[in-house]
Amino acid sequence: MGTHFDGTAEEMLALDCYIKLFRAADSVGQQINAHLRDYDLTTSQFGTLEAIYHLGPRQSGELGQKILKSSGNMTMVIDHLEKRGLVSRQRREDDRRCVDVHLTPAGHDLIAAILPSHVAGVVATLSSLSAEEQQQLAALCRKLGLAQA
Amino acid sequence: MGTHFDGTAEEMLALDCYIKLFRAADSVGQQINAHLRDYDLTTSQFGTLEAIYHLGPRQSGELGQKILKSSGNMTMVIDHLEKRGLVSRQRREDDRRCVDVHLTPAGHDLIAAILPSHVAGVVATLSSLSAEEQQQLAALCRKLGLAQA
DNA sequence: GCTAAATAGTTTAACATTAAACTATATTTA
DNA sequence: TAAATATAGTTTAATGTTAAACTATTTAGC
Repeated sequence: MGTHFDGTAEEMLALDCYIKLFRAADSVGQQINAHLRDYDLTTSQFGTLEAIYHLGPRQSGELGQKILKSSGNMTMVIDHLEKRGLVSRQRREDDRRCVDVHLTPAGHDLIAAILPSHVAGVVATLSSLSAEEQQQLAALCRKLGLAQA
Repeated sequence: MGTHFDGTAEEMLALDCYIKLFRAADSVGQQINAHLRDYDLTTSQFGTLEAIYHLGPRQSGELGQKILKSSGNMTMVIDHLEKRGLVSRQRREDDRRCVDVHLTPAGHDLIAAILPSHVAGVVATLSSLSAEEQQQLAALCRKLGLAQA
C-alpha cells in the first residue's frame, strides 16, 4: 500500500484510497491541461469558457460552482477573459445584482478551436482504463462526491 | 451523464469520468482539509509535515514529489514552516547542494497531535464507500496514475 | 411600506503556485 | 584538469486562490 501510516486496516485502506485518488486526479489533470499553455489559458479560464460554450451565458456564481472555484476567484478569472475580449459581462435587468457572462465571437471561436484536441486528450489520458473500468470509476467517484452535503 | 458535450460514446464516457474524478477529489479534499484551518496550516504545509513525520528527514525536492508541488513552491512552504519553528533546514555535508528538512520537536508534536483527527476524517469521508469499493477505487486510480511516464 | 435578512458580485489582504531564470555545487568527459 | 553538463535549491514575476469584509440589490417579515 502507498501509505506509511501504521493504523487499523480500515484506516490504511481509506488513506491509501485517498492518496491514490489525489495522485490520479493530479496526474490526469496535468496531462490533460498541459496543452492549454499553447493558448495562454489557465485551467480555470478554459473551464469557464467551456462551461459557457456548452451551457450558454451564465452568472458568475454558477460558473464558479461548475469549475469549483470561489466567487472572488471568478471575478478575477472573468476579468482576465474580459480583458482579452473572450467574454463580456451583461448586468441582468430583472435583477441588477446578477451579471451574465457571455462568450464574444472571439471567445466562441477560440473554445471551438481548442475543444477537439482537448476532448482527444481526455480520451487518450483515460485510455489506460477500459470502457467498463471508466464506468466503474465514474460511478465510485459520483458516490463519493454525492456523499457530501 | 454529467457532461453536456455531444460526441461519440467513447468521448462522452471519458469526459464524464474525468469530470467525476475531479469533483470527487475536490469535494473529498475540501472535506478532509477543512480542519487544518484550526491549526493555521495549509494543505501543502500539512502534507510536508506529515511526509517528514512518516518518512524521516527528506530533501526539499523529494518532499515536493510527495505532495505534488513544484520545487519553487516547496521553498516557500518550507520557509513558512521554518519561520513558525516547525521544521529546520540542514545542509548536507557530502553534497552541499542538498538541504535536508527535519521536524523540530514543536513540529513533531503538532503533527502527532493533528494526525488522529486527520485520519478519522479520511475514514469518515470515505465511509460512503464499502471496503471493497475503496479497494476498487484505489486500484482504478493507481492504474490511471501509473499510465503516465 | 419599512426594517431585517438574504443574495450576487467585487474588493482586499494574505498566501499559494508555477515557469523560468539564476546560484551553487557536483559529475562527466574530453 | 578544464570545460560542459547535470542537479538541488532559491529567486523572480505573474497569476491563481481563498476567506472575509464590503456594496448593491432584492426578498421576507412585521
